[in-house]
Amino acid sequence: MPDVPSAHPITLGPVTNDFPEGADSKRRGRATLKDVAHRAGVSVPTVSRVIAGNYPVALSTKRRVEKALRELDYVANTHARALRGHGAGTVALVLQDVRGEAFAQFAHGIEEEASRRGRLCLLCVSGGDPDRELQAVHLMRQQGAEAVIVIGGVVDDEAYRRRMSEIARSLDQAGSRLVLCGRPPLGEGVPVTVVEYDNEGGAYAVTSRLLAAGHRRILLFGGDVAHTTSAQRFAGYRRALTDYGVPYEKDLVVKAAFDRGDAYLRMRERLAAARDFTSVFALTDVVAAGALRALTEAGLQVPGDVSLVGYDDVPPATDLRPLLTTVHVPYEDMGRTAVRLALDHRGDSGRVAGEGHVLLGTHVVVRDSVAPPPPAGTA
Amino acid sequence: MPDVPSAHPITLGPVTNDFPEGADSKRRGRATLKDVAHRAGVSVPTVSRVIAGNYPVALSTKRRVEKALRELDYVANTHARALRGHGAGTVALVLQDVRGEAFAQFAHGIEEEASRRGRLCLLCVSGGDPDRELQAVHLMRQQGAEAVIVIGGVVDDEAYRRRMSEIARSLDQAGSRLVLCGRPPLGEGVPVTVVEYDNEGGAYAVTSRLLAAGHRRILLFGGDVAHTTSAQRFAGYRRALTDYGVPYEKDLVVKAAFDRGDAYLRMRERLAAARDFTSVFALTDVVAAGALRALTEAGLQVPGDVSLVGYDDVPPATDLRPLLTTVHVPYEDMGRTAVRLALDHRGDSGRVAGEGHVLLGTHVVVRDSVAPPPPAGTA
DNA sequence: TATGGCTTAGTTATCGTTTTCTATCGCCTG
DNA sequence: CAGGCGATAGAAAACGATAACTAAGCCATA
Repeated sequence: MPDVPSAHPITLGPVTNDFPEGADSKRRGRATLKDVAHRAGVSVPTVSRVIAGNYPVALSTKRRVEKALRELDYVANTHARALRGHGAGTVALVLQDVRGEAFAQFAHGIEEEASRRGRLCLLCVSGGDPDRELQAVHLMRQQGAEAVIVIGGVVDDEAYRRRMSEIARSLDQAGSRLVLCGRPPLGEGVPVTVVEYDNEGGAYAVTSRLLAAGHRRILLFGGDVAHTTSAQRFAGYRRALTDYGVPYEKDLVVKAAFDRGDAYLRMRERLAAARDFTSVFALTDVVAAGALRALTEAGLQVPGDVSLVGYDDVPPATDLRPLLTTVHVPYEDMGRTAVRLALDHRGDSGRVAGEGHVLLGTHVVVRDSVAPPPPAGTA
Repeated sequence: MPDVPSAHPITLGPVTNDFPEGADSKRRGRATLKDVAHRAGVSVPTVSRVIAGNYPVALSTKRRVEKALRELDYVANTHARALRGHGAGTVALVLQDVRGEAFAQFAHGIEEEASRRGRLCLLCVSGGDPDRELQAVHLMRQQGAEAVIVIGGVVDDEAYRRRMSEIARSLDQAGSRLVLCGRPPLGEGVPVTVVEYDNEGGAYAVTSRLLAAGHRRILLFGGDVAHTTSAQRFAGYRRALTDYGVPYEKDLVVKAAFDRGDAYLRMRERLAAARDFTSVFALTDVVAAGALRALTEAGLQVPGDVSLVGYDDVPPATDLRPLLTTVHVPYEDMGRTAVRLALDHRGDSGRVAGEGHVLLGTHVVVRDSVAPPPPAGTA
């Protein structure tokens, strides 16, 4: 019987055995290839082949299988698939906090590029804790992620480098790839892809802009130099100072967490202590928002009395009045680039650090928060 | 030889065969249990038992295995594990856009609760496209996610309900759970968990506040009533109007996308057409930000000339001047709740819609953007 | 009419892990 | 001293899917 149209699910003589696991409408768990094969009266690989479409199957058989597939609402099991060959097709993503605008942009870029390439995204939040970050990467490794992308700065000590390098090698050996995004490389010979932005350059550029406007006392506000992101911005600030022949003053550096609340508080404290600056370089836009509030509440005009610049160029920066002059960072681009590099180069383990090292440009976005310092010295 | 301390990786007579796949330092791919077992001179299950720790293993054996584990940098294969029993321990997350503050808060709550329970998060972005959303859910189903959480409103038509209901049933049958977050249920008998917030109530409350301040011409600004989130807020607005005996006017409803740019443009258009309102109910804080900019640029004082309220109470709302009166929505809580409900109730398929339906409260956050309408009628 | 090739399907092995199920040893108890 | 039990370890099966073989028809060609 080569081509029975099968009005009923085909029934082959006494071999029928149509209810091996009961009326299968009440099956617990999802239908497997076996269930489908059984219902269609074919073998398991045949069903697999109908699905994959990479092998000739008679039209009548194909139709029968497709019917069974539909009736049983078959859904493939990714794990079994991943086990048998090609990885799981996932890209992992480790960041501090999804709620940060910059991180969200990163994540968006990554997700976009990943899904464009048919990959799924695994998300892990570290809360900025290095241990949790390492743990997260370990989890991702278990998942067989094709790439593990770690986003954002870090407190860069010896222990971190050692452990992350180990992980990089382990990932590399497993055919996966560690990508550091917005974070410096780990050193020679460590198999890592690095996607950075010109952080120091951006900081240099905004600081220069303040200096060019005539400011000499620029408060560096926010962050903590132990953190790579802050450190690089700090470096740009210092270099600009040097180039303008302005001496660096330790008292003009004020720490603050990267959130509105803490920034507001710290700026208020600083203002209470001394008003000995004519401008503020806030290390992020969010910090700038908090600072702006404190400045305004203290009766200072921005930019009339005090100029203010930020960093990141996140959308809410356009809510501030005056509109904030800031540094644009191509976060989404970086995310996309990270995925692209990781997926394209994956596997050719001949690579070492340096080959997969990209540096994206930043630029100052000039808006309304910078003016020349007030004539006398409002301090 | 019961207890050899094994200075060297144990060597058993002629059976040694220590290099079956070459000097294994150069193995491609990750080390498997087999590799470890081989190196430790034990069987595969023994290694598995050492790792799981759920079966007695002689101390000397255990030590030997642990050494091999370390030396080979063994990492378990989640897929194999997931295949052989318990699921993969993942929770899936489908949302429109990570960059939205509200979504990000959702995601944060979900990630937090999920990782607290030892689950990993799968992230999918739909871009607000129903087809991509369905497709995403399908992918998650393949992954065997323990819960699939879909976040945010939707254009609620017949096709959507039918297809989502199917998916809900399919997920349920597979021992998983569909959770609708910030989105209405699908109807009787559909196995879905729903976590909503009192959207209509919040809208009623803010609108009432404007009415109580004396406003009679309130512009409902942003969104599109086809979308459930907008529709509910619109309903609250109308109910408040009714309760205050204020007639509803179609001309006071203006559509706008949920982003600053479009909101700014639409408000500018509306102001150019007619200034026939004394207050604005922006459907989200971001829309309020765009509206505020247009209002200010048009020379209107907020709240002196026009009062403004928002919805969502996201952090950047505190950047606006005046500080925005808005409605607080417990997004993070909702995320946590979604995970909790899905994971706790999972499996007892006796449930139907209704049991897993939670409604979280909202409340107005009073700040500085509402005042009585100007005496004459600045319109 | 034999031979070979094409088409189609089924068999078998495999991925890495966990879970039975067996088997061996030593020792205790009656 | 035999029966049995606790401790330990290996062997075998299973999870679901796929790829590599193998086999059975059938047609065409020599």
